[in-house]
Parts: sequence; structure tokens; C-alpha cells
Amino acid sequence: MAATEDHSTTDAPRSAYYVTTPIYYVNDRPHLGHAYTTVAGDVLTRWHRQRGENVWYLTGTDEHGQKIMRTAEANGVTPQEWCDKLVEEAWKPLWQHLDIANDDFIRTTQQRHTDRVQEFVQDLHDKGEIYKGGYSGPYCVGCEEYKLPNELLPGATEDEKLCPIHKRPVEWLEEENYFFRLSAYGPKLLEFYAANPDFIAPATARNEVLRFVEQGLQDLSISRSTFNWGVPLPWDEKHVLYVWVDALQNYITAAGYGADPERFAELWPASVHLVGKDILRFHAVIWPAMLMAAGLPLPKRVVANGWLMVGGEKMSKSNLTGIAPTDLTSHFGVDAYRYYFLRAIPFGTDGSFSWEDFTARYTSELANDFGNLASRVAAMVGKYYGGTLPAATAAGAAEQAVVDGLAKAAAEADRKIGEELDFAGGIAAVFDFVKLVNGYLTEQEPWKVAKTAFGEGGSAAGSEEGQARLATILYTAAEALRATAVLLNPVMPATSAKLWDSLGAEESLGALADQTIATVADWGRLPAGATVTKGDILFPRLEEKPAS
RNA sequence: GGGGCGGUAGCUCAGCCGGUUAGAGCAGGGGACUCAUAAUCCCUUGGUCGUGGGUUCGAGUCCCACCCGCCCUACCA
Repeated sequence: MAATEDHSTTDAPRSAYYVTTPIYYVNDRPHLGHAYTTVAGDVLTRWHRQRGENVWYLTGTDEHGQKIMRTAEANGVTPQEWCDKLVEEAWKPLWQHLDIANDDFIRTTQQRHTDRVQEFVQDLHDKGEIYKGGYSGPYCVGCEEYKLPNELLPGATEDEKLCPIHKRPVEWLEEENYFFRLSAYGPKLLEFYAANPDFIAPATARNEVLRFVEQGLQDLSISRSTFNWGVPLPWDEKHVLYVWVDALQNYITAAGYGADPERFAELWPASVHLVGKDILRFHAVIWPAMLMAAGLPLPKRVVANGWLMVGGEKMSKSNLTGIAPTDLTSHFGVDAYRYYFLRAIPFGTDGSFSWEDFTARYTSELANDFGNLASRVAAMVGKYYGGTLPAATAAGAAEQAVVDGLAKAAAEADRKIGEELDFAGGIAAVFDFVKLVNGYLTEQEPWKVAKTAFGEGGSAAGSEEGQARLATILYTAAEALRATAVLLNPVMPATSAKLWDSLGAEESLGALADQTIATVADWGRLPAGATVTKGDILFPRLEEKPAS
């Protein structure tokens, strides 16, 4: 749901678990990488909601800058029209399609943002953190930016220098800009990183930032006067703000900075900024320095995720080897999509994925292990008890092993997903439990117990002992599924809802989303007598891969 | 050029401060079972840990060099 909600102030403000995605540059349509980060944030926030915490999940779009202006021109529309169209026709619909439960969607062209941004930079200007300076230096047309003299490569002649990225000659340009005194914050940042070792994750990202800041920071040019698609500087309207300075502030403007102090106190500082590793510096260096300059608290964590690689190449909008998210969801389904990338790739590292790997995991993990478990349990409760869940009256060591397995899985998933953002590890913990339950059923052989219980094929008319065992086995399996539905709900909400429904759990336990992580491992929550129905197959076998 | 990271079974990856026969999942092979989406469960084949040196009683694990790949280098998650 990409909708803005009114924030209720009836309760006393309590500190929120506030998670942000980057605001995405709307130069083009969303790709797999954007979806990856946004789904991760969604799973993280859904998990914390099920902990019963006060959660706020923000995403949005970054709409200023020269690149967007040019793209709009090339398409014969105004920049605002271009952004409006993409946001409404591409970005918001995709988040809705992927079941993203964001609480707000900020666009940097909204007045609630631009007004606050102007106040923020005016404040920095008043404090002497911003100064006017002429800038002259080597400029690379390819990069559209100034380079540092010492990073240039020698060219063909004595005077010629080359851009290290584009390997082409740079030009000497002069421009009048405003600068933020970023250089003054290097030592303070290093001090902060040292005092807050978890501020930047994973460790590789942290190392990269530390080495960079240790090399010394330069003041940051924060204005542009060569184009006008941006937020004007309040004291000099010939200049617009450098797009990143504008963009970063979305995290506070959306949280009520300068507009709603009570709400701002509740949300800020953010708990987690999720970012792609490419924009780590903005979030781990420039943004904290700006906040320090403004006298605001710093976010608690900046967590960088890696790239999705397809055949060794990164997914990006400039490299449209183009698998759109919907190409995958139309084949595998939305829940499998949400599951796959988080399960298959350790968060924070680059990960290669393939259609084949997705197919293999879908079949093995989702259809065979998980979907089939739900199917076989519901089928047996239907076959032996007419769909009414029996009570467990003869639990023993085997059942205790399932109870213990659940407690372990729940604790591990909570720690890994909720605290460490190790989605792959957390999901694996839940699926280990699914495997354990499959093994339990195979060992207990309820289909054989049923024969003695109901006297089928034997001389006896059935045994009470057998009936007690059968009831216990099926109850244990169903109760295990109840917990699995809760634990997987943040990852696969639609499928978990189907399972919840098939277990007849809502009648006695209420809505799935209201089930808490704290009580998920309390054994025996699903009451005997619940109506268990077979329902739809959770993960149907896949069709052949469509011709590409 | 500067900086960060990786190279371990066919594939995707674990292997913390160096210590007995290098692990998991999937794929491959064999068996059991039949409640279930021909699903499940058990067993199993498979690796000179990128290369070359070094330190050490002992190195995938530390040091050096090199090769290969990826990323950042100040507007692609």
C-alpha cells in the first residue's frame, strides 16, 4: 500500500522502529535491485510489527537533478510530468504488487519536503556551515562532475589529464557554488564510527567508509546554477541545491522535521537506513555530517546491501539486461519472489541468481518441503477426522522434539531477521523446522497408526491407544504449521494467510497479522476442534519456463 | 592511480581467535515409505580449499608476491 496515512496521536508517543529505503531516482522504471531493497525493508518492518512494536516504514522517490530534467526534455514533457507519470504508473503500482506495506511514500518534489529542505539549509547557512566559493577544476563531461587533480591519469601530452573512469581528457571549468564544510567533520565522523561500531554494516561496507574518511574529506559543493530543476537556495535563488543534499533530507522531512515536533521525536533518529552499497557514502558520511552540523541525532544504523548479479553482471537501469520484477512474479508468484532473493543471497553481499536457481529453490523448498507439508497434514486431518482437529492426549518424546525445535527456530529467526538483518539465516531456521516436521511425520507414520486406530484390515475393531496416538501426531503437525504461518508471514504474507485459513486458526486466534513473535512458540495455541480444510495448493508446480 | 571485497564439492555458499578423517543445501546415485503437490524420510558419490613461496610441531585459516573476478572513487538498490 503506497498511501499516506494520518498519524494518530491519541497514544502517548513511543519511540518507533523507523526503517527507510533509499528514495529511488525516478529517471526510469524500477528494476530488480530497487525491489530487492524494498522487499527487505518490508520483511524487516513486518517482522517488527509482529513483535508488537511501533513501526514506521518509509520509501519514496528522488525527483530532482539534471538527469531527470534531460530525460523529461528528451520525452517532450516537463520534469514534473515525467516524475508524476513514473511514480503513478510504475513505482507505486510495483510496490503494491509486491505487497509492500510502507506507511508513507515521500516525493522530493512535494512541498512538505521542499519547504523543510529550504529551512534546513538556511539554518546551516545561518550557522556558518555553508559558504560561497568559486570552484574551478578539472571537469569530466562524461561524469558531469569535477574531478580531484590527484585522481587524474596522465594523458597523451604533458598537459593532458584523463578522467580515471572515462579515460578521456578533462576540461578546466570555473563555476560559483556554495559549499558545505564537510572537511571539518572527518575527525568527528571517525570518532562516531569508533564509538558506534554497528553504525555501518556489513563489515566490508564499514571498512570502505573508514578508509575513505581517513584519507580526508573535501568540502562538498552543494549548489548548481547551470540548471534549475531542484530546490532553490532560499538566500540565492539563482542556485538549486545539489540533488543529494535535497534527497537525503527526505528521511527527516517525512518524519515531521520542522512541522510536527511530537511526531519527529517519536520517529527520529531512524532505526535503519537501508541502502545499496553504491550510495553508502552519502548515507554514512555526508548525511551524518549534515545532521551533526544541524545539531540533530544521527540514525542508528546504515545497512548496505549488495548487488544482484545476473550471469556475473549487475542489474541496473543502464544495463537493462532487463528482467523486470513482474517477469519473475508472473511465473513464480509474488510470495516466492519475496522469499527467493532474501533466502538465496546473504544480505549485504553481492549475489548471483538465475532462473534455474529460482526454479530449483521453488520446487525443493517451497513446493516440496513447505507446501507439501501443509498439504499432507490437512489431507490427513480431513481423511481421519473429517476436518476437525483432534486433541493431543498422548504426547511423548517425539512431540517434545517438535516443541523444542519450534522454540529454537523462533528464537533464531527473531534474532537473525529482527536484529541482524540476516534474512537468509532467519528463513533457513524456519525451514529447518519445516524439515524437522516432515521427518517427524515420516517416523510416526500416522497412516499406519490410523489402521490400528480404526481397525482397518485387522481383526480388532480398533484401539483407543492408536486413536490417541493418531490424534496426537496430527495435532502436533497442525500446531507446528500454525507457528510456521506466523513466522513466515513477514516474508510471504499471502501464502501464510492461505495456510492460516486452511488451519481454521482465525476463528480462535484472530488475524494472522496480530500473532506475535513473543508467543509464536507457546505450544498448544491452536485449539482442538479447529476446522482444517485442504484449501489451495500453496505452491503449485511450475509450468515450463516461458520461451525467452 | 587510490581504496574495499572475493576466488572452498557440478551449482550456491558455511568454515570465529591456525589444531584430530574440510562442512551444509541443491543437483547426481541407491534404498525405505505411500498421508501428501511422483511429494517425504534414510544412506551415498563428489573437493591437491586460485597460484607460488614463507612462518609454524601443525595453515582453507597468519605473512609476502602473483593471477583472476567484482565493487567504490563524491547524482545507478
